[in-house]
Parts: sequence; C-alpha cells; structure tokens
Amino acid sequence: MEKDFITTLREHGLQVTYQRLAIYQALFHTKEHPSAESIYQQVRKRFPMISLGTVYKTLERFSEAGLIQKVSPMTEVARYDADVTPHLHFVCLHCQMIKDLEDPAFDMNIPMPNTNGFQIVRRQVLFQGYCPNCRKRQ
Amino acid sequence: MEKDFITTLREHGLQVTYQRLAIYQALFHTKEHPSAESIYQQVRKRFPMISLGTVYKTLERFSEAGLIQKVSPMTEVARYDADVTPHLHFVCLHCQMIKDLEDPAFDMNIPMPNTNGFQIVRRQVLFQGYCPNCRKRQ
DNA sequence: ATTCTTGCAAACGGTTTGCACATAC
DNA sequence: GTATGTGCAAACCGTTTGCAAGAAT
Repeated sequence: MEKDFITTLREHGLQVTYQRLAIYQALFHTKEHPSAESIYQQVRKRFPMISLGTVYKTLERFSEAGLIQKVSPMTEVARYDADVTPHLHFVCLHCQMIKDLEDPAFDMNIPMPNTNGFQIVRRQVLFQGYCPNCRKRQ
Repeated sequence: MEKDFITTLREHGLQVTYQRLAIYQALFHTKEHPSAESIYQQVRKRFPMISLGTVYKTLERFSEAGLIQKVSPMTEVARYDADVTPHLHFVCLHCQMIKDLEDPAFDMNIPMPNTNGFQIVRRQVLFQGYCPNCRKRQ
C-alpha cells in the first residue's frame, strides 16, 4: 500500500513527505472516520513533532485530490429547513445554495440495511455539485 | 398558520414569544434553507432588538422538538474516510460514532432527479439515530 | 535552485454559555 | 410567584492563515 500511495501522490503532483504517508496510513487503517484532531493524536505517537495545522492542510489536499473523503459537514455553517418531511437536498459546492429536489421515482423509504440494534431516527440524502449559475462561471 | 404554530409550541411545552413566532415565520416563508445569521437579519427588520443568540437558542429548541430540520452539518467537526467509494453512513446522534453501512440492495446509483442544469459531483446518504450502546443508556 | 511543505502562533468565525433582566404562564 | 426565555458579551473551539525555516524535487 505504501508504494502505491507514493505513486498516487506523485500522480496528483503532491510531494511525498513522511507526514503525508503517516496521515494517510492512520486514516487508512481505521474504520472510525476520525476527526483531524484524532488523526493528529494518532500520528503524534510516531512523529511527536507534527503539528495539527499540517494535518488539516494535508487532509484538505487529499480531499481535493479525491484520495480521501470528507464525510461532513456538508456546508460550513448550519442551515435550517421548516420542511421536516423527508426529501432530497442538493448543495452547491461553490455558492452553498441548497435546493430541495423532488423525485417521485425516488423512494425515501430506504430500507434500513441490517439494522442490528441501530435505531434510525431520520435519514438524509444529499447531492453535491454545481448549480446552473456556478457551473457557467467555472 | 400562526394559530396552528402557537398550538404546536404549547404542545411541546415551549412558551410562546413573538421572537419564536417571527423566527419560525421567517423560516417557513423561504425555500433558501437559511443560516442562523440569515434568519437573524430577516427577523431584525421587524424586531431590531432581537439578538443572534436568541435565534441560535430558538432554532436549537425547534430542531429538538422536530418542528424544523437542521440540514447540516451532520456532526460538529469534520470527519474523514479513506474509503472514497459511495456507501451509506450511519451517524449516532449521541456519541457521534460513524459506521459504514453495507446494503447490496440499496442502489447508490440514484438517478439524479430532473437534472436541469445541476451538475452532480457526488451524493451522500446519511442515516441518523442511536447506536446500540447509546440506545441502552437512554 | 526552485518550489512545495511544515511548524508555529495568531486570527477567524460560527456557535455556545453565563447571567441579570424581562416575559409568559 | 415561578419557571422559562431574552439580550448581551464573553468564551469556546474547530479551522484557516501568514510566514519563516526546512525538505522534496
């Protein structure tokens, strides 16, 4: 994996540093979906000199390059909706516009996959991309 | 609507104040999914004395009571995932644990409903609720 | 040699908190 | 009269930014 990831970094024009390898490795070896702080604590065990700022910058770069996924938040600030019925949301990655999507064909009653003690309170389906306006200006 | 909402507030043991009515009304009359700040600016036109803190507290109360919906963020802090393949996420509302859900029956290739100039980059399906541990302690 | 990255510390900004006063019940 | 809510300001905390020193190419 190490070798492959070095290649991947180079393919994306990213320099190879031990910090980046350590950060990716920490993320790769867990299913916890850790926060930046948590990854920082993990990596610090081996490299006490690393800084939290580097972890943030690195995760941002990886995320931009599509090497990792930022699970949340979907927008920088909280947004509210008076409509509490389940429906789809589209979030523009550029202007942060949120639009309700109607699709009668889409079944919001997604069956909870093997519930196994997990109690589902609500579900949210989000589409991310670019709205017509922001699409033009790219 | 005003009358019904007053009833709804009382049903949830919430006192009726003109601030709460104004905040709900501002949210109810838009499809913009506004932020707290944006709602504050709107309400301020009619009630210049209202404070941003009150807007935050009120939205939190409404959200807890299920009168409105907090669209995002799903967790307070950003969380990362080395797995970039589309998959379902479960987020525990209590401990913030995130779990990947596998469901072969669920089609992640959700068709984009009437795309109309919206360019979809990615989609995310989130389930919120309580994990087995936190469920017990409730 | 040049460009990119790191570490540090300060700044930023959305959100929360504490508390005295005011309002709803 | 009591419990609840408001307004204000300060605190909080996750994240970003600026910059000089260091490392990668």
